[in-house]
Amino acid sequence: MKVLTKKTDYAIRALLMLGSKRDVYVSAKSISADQDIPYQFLRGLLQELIRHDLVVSKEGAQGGFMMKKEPDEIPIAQLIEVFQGKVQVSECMFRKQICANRARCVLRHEIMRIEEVVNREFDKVTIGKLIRDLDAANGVTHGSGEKGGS
Amino acid sequence: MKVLTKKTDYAIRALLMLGSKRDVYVSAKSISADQDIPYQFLRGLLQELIRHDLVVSKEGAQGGFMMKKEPDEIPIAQLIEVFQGKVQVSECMFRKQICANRARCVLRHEIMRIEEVVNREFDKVTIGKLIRDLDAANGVTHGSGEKGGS
DNA sequence: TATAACTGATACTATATTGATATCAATTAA
DNA sequence: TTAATTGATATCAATATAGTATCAGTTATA
Ligand code: FES
Ligand code: FES
Repeated sequence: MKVLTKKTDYAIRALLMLGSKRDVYVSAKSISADQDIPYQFLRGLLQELIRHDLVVSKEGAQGGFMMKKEPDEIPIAQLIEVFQGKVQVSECMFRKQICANRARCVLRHEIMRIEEVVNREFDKVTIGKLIRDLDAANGVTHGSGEKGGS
Repeated sequence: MKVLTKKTDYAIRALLMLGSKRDVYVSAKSISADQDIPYQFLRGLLQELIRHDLVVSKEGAQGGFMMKKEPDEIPIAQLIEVFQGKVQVSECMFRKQICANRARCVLRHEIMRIEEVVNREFDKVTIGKLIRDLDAANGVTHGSGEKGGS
């Protein structure tokens, strides 16, 4: 059971990049190259992020995409919701036996409890947190191999 | 995002029934009718449960299926694993940037932490627990409407 | 003003997964 | 003997996922 689809995965990685380079427009082309995400697929998903008010874009030469919200205000729970729909453990289990008195359905209750736990976890992890983790890891190990960028 | 597929859902409901009627063989036909599960689909899934040592069967007239393990020893985590594979949040996110030094990948670490939380929750809910919840609910409300069986 | 570098918007294709059905052989209680 | 049942496959349709292609519109800048 794979929780994150490629699309959500890619979106997180794209946002991680936009969140690192603030206040400049980053082109889909460069994100695609940098993060190894299929170009047109990325384009599509960026449009969805715009529609959901997470990023803004600028058309034309030197155009691109930029974060609209603070990275800390984007939990991956939201990205899952955008690309895969709200987390639901089961639509409605055990239909025939119990759904007559649905209000008291203990099974449903148990399932919903799990849903909350899962959602809470995905809410705790924000793009901002991931960026900081990433920076910290790079800073601490600051390792051998390639060091600075351009 | 739907966590449980129909197959897992059906399997839980089938096991709930087998767990309630201990020490008798219950036919696929009766489970199908009782739980409103497509007959052949159920047959297939019961075979999988046999292969995974969760139920046993008896062929021929008056044959059917019976629990092999204690209901309390079957967490729904195991059923998810059987029918949908082990829970994994993401195969390997953020590949290009960090997978060079995979051992220190903080992102992967975060993802794995969530995986553990999710698994722990699904481990806590066993078929046995669900049966008791169900019985308790029926006992407590013992309500208006249909009461006894045959 | 031409043009290259971009985004916006769709339409399309391929593949995998999910959900469901059909068939036939073998077994067994009655 | 036969009806009820499982064992084992094969097949199919619907949906979801992943990825590609195309064309129109926008904008910096040479
Ligand atoms: S499963 Fe539908 S209400 Fe309980
Ligand atoms: S994403 Fe692959 S190791 Fe971090």
